[in-house]
Amino acid sequence: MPVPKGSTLDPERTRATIIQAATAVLYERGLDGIGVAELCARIGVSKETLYRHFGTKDGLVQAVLKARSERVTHWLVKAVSDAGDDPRDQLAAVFDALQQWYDGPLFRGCAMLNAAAQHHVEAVRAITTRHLDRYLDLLTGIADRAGAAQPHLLGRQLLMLVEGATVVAAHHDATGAGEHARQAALTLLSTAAQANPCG
Amino acid sequence: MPVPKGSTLDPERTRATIIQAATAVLYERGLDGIGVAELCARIGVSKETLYRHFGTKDGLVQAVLKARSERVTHWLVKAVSDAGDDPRDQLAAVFDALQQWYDGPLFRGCAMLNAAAQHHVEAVRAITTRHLDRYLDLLTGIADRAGAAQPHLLGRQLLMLVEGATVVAAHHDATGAGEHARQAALTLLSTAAQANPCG
DNA sequence: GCCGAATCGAACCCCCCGGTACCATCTGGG
DNA sequence: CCCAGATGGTACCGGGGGGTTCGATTCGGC
Repeated sequence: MPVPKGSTLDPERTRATIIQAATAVLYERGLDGIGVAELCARIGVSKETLYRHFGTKDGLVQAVLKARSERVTHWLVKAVSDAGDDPRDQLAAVFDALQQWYDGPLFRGCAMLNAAAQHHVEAVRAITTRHLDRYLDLLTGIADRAGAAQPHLLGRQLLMLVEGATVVAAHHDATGAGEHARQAALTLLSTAAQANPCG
Repeated sequence: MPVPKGSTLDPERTRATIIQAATAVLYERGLDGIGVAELCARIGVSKETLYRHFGTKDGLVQAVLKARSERVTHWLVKAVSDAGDDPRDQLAAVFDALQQWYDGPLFRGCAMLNAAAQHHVEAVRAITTRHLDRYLDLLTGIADRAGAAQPHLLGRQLLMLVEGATVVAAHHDATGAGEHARQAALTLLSTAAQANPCG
């Protein structure tokens, strides 16, 4: 029975639904860990619909990754802005948010990094790079407001802590990874702020 | 022409050759980015030989990853032991070695992480976890010798910096990633040593 | 009410995947 | 010198991959 009787015929909503459902499945199984047929069955959509919206499996993957990158970034930005005006509190909020993520049952590492790790398509790697750019902007902003001597340097070091904590949590042990990284980040922040002659 | 005329019939050497050649190809192309047929052609070995030695593509992958993990670990351990007795010099040596790696034309991130990112086989993920364990041992040892108040905590934070630097170098910008991480690591080391009442 | 757009379901396409089987050929130890 | 074992080469297999097509059906705007 094509087009279920009670369904709403709305391409944009369909597209959004596909992205949302595909995000979860592709994250859990891996980009190459599930075929388009099974993917469609899980999502509850026909292959023709999927290909009409995204053209290619790779097109779907890119749409999924872009959406996820934006969602995650906004989530972190909100955590920062909810933490008040103190840059130290803002930085701590980042790692607290990350720890929440690590502790979830569905945590499987950073989806963008996972994708870039094995999916050798330039467009996918570009999405990952842009994702890291966004993180870097956020962290550099905190470093700047904290009066760090070299905010760009500190921002980069904080980015390494964020990504390192995520990697360790995903592939080694998630217990306290966020807290431990947070402590290290605050130490770096203090040191960089103290060293600033203009602070 | 089976068995080329001048060849040496030595199973162990054949196995080692396959692992060595496959390591490079699988790292460059990704585990799922190349089929067994093309892989064999690149390595210069027949499928039957490969399957006799490793049973499965996955068996080959695991053998490759184990060998690589051990090689890389020994390489880092040597860099540390070549750096003298000062823990600070030893820690700096780790990140200098990493920067050398990042600057190479073949750098594509940590092979073990790449594998675990999308290859959802328990055995592969176990190899990655063990790999991180080895790194952690190395770094915790340095933290301990440096008189850190909590060497296990500092070791873990250093591990995050190592992995974070590798991720950033692979997917964002390799320029100076090792140096920046090294500076952060030395800051953490100093702070942890100063904080130790028994230091 | 009608017609185009959206969707489903299923069949179909070609290709390549991992893995097996067979045989000719060469090596190496006895 | 001879035989077991290692290897190359090739053909083959079943399965599943991504992607296309088509007809039936329903929705939505006009």
